[in-house]
Amino acid sequence: METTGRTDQERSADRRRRELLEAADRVVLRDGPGASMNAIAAEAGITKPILYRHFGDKGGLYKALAVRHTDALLDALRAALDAPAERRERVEATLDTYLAAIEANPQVYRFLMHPAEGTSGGEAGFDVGLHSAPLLRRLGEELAKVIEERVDLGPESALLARVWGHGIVGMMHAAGDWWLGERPCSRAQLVQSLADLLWGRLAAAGDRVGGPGF
Amino acid sequence: METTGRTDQERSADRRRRELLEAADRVVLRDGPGASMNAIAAEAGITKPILYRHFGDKGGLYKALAVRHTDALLDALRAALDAPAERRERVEATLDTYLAAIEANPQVYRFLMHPAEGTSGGEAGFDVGLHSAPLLRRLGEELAKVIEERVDLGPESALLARVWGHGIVGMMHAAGDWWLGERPCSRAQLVQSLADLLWGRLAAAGDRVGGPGF
DNA sequence: GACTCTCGTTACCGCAAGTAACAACGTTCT
DNA sequence: AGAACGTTGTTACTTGCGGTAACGAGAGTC
Repeated sequence: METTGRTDQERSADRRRRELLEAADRVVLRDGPGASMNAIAAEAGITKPILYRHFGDKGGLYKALAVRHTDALLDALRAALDAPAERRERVEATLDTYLAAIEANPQVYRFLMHPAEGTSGGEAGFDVGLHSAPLLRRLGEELAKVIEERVDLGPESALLARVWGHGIVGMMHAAGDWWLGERPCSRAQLVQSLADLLWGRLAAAGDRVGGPGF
Repeated sequence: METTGRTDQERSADRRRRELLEAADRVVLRDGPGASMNAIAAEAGITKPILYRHFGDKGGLYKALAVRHTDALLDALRAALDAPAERRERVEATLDTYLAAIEANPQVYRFLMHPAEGTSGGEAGFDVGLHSAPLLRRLGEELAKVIEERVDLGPESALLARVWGHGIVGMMHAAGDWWLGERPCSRAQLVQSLADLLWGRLAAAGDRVGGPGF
């Protein structure tokens, strides 16, 4: 079996691809997601058409970058999720892992979540991509106000209300987005499920047979 | 006092602005957020520079559009939030209002939340803006798997686990995003607050004095 | 009648995505 | 050896969009 022939090419192609991705990573993390293909090519020491041969179009390149980082984050989260501990501990470990990741590398996070913002320079380049944030932020703050006004949360109520406000809005948003795409159930059912979650059913539910549950 | 002089102009300018916004709305909802300024101008029956005189740049126009829709949605939500009822009922009403809104007008929703996707045509135009969704979706599905494996949720567990998976991920995401921007507390504190929320503290907390709480 | 101010136009610049056509080099087949 | 070929790279181009400058035409004002 001719192991070398095609394999060599594939290996070299893969290596090249990895090199290009790393260069792209550097540029994107430095210049923000608005980085031009020319800039990325220059950083990699080559010219545009090669990038296009490897990744098809700019979307392909960005997708490849996103997959890389997403995979890395997912691995870390799976580890936290699979650690041997009680449910609450796991939940906290997972939350902490996620938050630590975005805290440790905000650049990567911003690229994955808020593309088209421009990392350096003023807020000059508006462009699309940051309209969602304002809406969710406004909703979160609004809800925080209502919570703090109406629910007795003891000390630190101001902070807690804001955390919850943004958290609940995020929950609603993500679940709604997923639901809108897949339509896995009726609206009423979704509302019930989410309200149940908020009502502590996660804390109250028993473990499945065979070890500590999530 | 010369009431008419300047007021007339302002009124006509405002009316023009509203007309332009409505035209832009039509185009954006039809062609997706990738709609060009030329197309919007054409729909409004005029040419580009006028748009620029009114909105500064494309970001300004989009911002104006976003604010319009955001305000409308916020009003509806405030109404649900302020209705006289018990806390759980309010929560459900608010969730339902939000979901009904995005269900009734997915185009608007997609514009606000997932700009740069292209509404019609295949998934050809990748462009930036939809990298976040894959990550959050993957996280949500992953979490759903773990939940269903490990937590006993009774009947409909598959559906419930997915709703919760996406919901919890969304909560984590939104809270993390807000926290990363404002740094209102330590990471540990945020983790605690979110875990508390998930652990049913919202259900358990007492009302504040003076009426039914959120 | 000249002045100016707003609304509108055409024609342009710059820049980035994406592509076509071509040049050099190692492989392989005859 | 030498010809055909695929890979790797280039330069130079097209297309399209955001944004702007410069100009034109009415309507009110001194």
